[in-house]
Amino acid sequence: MSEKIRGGRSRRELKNGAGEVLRSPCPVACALDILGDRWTLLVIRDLLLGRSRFKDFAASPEGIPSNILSERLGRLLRHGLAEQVPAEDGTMRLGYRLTEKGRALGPVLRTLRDWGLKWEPSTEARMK
Amino acid sequence: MSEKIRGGRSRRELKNGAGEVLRSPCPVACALDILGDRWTLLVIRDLLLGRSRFKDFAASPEGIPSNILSERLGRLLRHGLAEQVPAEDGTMRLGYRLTEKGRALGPVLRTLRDWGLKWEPSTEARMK
DNA sequence: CAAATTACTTGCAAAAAACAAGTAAAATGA
DNA sequence: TCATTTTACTTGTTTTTTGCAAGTAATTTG
Repeated sequence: MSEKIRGGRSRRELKNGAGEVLRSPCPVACALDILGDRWTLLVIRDLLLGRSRFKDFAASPEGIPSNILSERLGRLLRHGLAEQVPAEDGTMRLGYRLTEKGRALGPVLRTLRDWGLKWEPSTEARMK
Repeated sequence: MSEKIRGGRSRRELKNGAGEVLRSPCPVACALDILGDRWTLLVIRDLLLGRSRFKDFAASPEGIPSNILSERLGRLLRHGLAEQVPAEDGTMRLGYRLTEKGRALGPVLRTLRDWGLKWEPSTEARMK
């Protein structure tokens, strides 16, 4: 249950909300264990824009591969950033929706967007 | 110089500041092309905390592998987020320092940190 | 000047991502 | 109603990235 680290001290092995081992107690490192890849924050961007269906995410201009999208949606569910809900169009299909924890990433997405707009040429925003 | 996309329309192939092809004109996608992995933002965190030497980044508790650190520092230089400067301790060694473009990621790191602190248990901040 | 430190590079195995194709359930249309 | 299409994935394969272990050359320290 405890692990030796350099010097002979021991520490409790830290876990995140999904029970995975953390690299460190740093909140940035912990956030990146969930969000740190080229696709996850784009799916969250789409969810913040009101998109909710697999096909909607797949239709975004970046062209996420379907197996990656599938894996990322599962990860968002596991970590409690999103949940599944019946689609609003009266069909039997399911959609995805951000939880409060997921919606709380709004400020992160907005600061990232603002940075991109200011510092990378030829980008343009569609998010408020 | 132009590329066919679905429907026969063509578009200019977009590039970022380092001349790499963009997945889309979205500023978030463009930012993630540079920052979207498990390590880059941790190096920027360390730079924002005032660390400047290879060994300082390598000593962070997350334990970044040295070849990954090397590659990421090169990427930060290529994209103009960091620059090399003589170390302040009078030795012949070089250190790294954020440029204005790199320092402009401060708000992104702070919102990420705040999200981690609020939503992931057992994390604690060392960044102001 | 010998030993240690620093800042990397190289080689390799494992994991993840990309690409292509397939599938089963649900929806649509004739 | 029943064949066709769409949706939401899964499976298999190739390519790329990651992580670890070691090595190395240029400093720096004792």
